[in-house]
Amino acid sequence: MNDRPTRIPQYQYLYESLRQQIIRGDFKSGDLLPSEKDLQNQFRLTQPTIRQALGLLVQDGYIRKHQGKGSIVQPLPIGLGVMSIVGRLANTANTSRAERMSTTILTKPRLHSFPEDFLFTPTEEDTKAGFYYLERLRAVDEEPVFFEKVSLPNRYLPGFSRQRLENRSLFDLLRTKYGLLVKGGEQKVLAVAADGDLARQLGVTMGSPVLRLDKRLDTNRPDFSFYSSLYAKTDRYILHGRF
Amino acid sequence: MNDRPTRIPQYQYLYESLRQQIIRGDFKSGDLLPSEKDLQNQFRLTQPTIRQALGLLVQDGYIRKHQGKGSIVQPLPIGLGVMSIVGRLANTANTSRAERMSTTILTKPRLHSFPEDFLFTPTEEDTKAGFYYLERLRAVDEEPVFFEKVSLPNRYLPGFSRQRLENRSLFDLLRTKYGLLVKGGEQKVLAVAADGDLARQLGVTMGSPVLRLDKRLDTNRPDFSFYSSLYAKTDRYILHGRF
DNA sequence: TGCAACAACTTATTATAATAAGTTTCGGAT
DNA sequence: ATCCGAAACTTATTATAATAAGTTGTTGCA
Repeated sequence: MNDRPTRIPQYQYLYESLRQQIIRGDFKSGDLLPSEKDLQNQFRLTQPTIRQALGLLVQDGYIRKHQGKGSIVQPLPIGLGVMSIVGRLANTANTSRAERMSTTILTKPRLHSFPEDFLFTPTEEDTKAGFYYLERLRAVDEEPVFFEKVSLPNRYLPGFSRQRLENRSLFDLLRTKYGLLVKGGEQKVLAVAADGDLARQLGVTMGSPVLRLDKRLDTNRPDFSFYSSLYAKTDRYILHGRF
Repeated sequence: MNDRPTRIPQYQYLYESLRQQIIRGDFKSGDLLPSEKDLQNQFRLTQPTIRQALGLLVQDGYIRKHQGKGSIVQPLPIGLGVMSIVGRLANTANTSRAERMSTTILTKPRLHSFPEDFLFTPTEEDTKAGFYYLERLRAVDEEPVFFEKVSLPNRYLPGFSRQRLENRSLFDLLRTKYGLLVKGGEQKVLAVAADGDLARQLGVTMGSPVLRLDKRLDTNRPDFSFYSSLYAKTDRYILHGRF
């Protein structure tokens, strides 16, 4: 019996709530989350609902569950998302926070047709409406690591080109401003040789191997998906994910 | 009230059952799976149990669910697993079956210490027990695509070195012979330049970009994880996954 | 002191039920 | 013939309940 709009499911609300508490540091790495029974009492929800939210946290790598023991908070990787960066060598000393990562917008969001070399094909409706296109360069400790091209369909996004994206997760913006939650998607991974432009952006020599990760990201709105093409320099930082 | 051992959960049994029917072709791409209500009656299970099994099928990319419509069977990618190969260009005409893919064992399973250049670190217990180590080369249409190194802890695997792995999924062997189900894991992805040995195995020139995917695969037995290091030539086939 | 059994916790699995919401179909009114 | 709307389907979400099984800590006995 909350006065929140009933449109967002309880388990998503709980997921976000716990997720924020982990990110803010209320729960630190190694902590035990409140038991499912405690969460039931605290949020007035039942066990399956609690479990669905905790299942999402497991899937995204925030916690790890152990039968008879509890839900253990995992260390936060640098950069939060489906795949994130992690230091290549030392698996230890990973307590570093996301503050070391900075984002630079190379091209402000502008309307554009769908890029030709993407590995996914958008729907006809999206193609007709056109896309917001932007390029971002992400760096860890001033060293460029990611070069990303993003295409978002020109629908449901009023005033998007006026949004500031510096040092802010695109996911968070879509969630907080437009109520769009990424619920899944499809990805294709390959290794390519850096061409001149890419080599300059990432600061590598031409022809050196670069990771390319293309994604289609599906949201809670069935007819809204957007696309990302990511180029990663993986000599010091590599892509990391759970499944 | 089945006479099956109650140790494997109903939702896993149902998942496997439906999965096999999809792989065998009983359900083809584009088909609608029986409705949740039909499955309830057929398997004498309740909706949440059905939904849990269908959720796994969605996660693994076998089906796609649409509210008010049903569960639609997706085209089978070549190679089944957490990440699979898919043709690089044509998204169409993907009705090809797994028969085009062949597997060659380069080194038979033998006991070995844990490889040094792996990106994961095994537990102390596993290190002491030693590992089965094997190398596989996977090809599509006679063209080598994957070169994979696998390390399995020398525990719970009696007679493993006598098993035949040609043209058979390692996952299937572990599941059917040893009751081990892969339930999740962790992966690290990077792009590397092919050295002499790798270039020869995959048939590429030295220094050309190759995808490297290291995985730790966790099973239903909490103390049993194994490790895979995969090198992929991604000029014609690329790695594909859902999330 | 050391250990085994037990109690009290935890998560895991499954069942049953009710309501909400999206999709398709079909019939009637225009 | 076309359009609109209700009915009949579908999946989505949440609630409640019971039992199983793993973990931890404690208690009491040897």
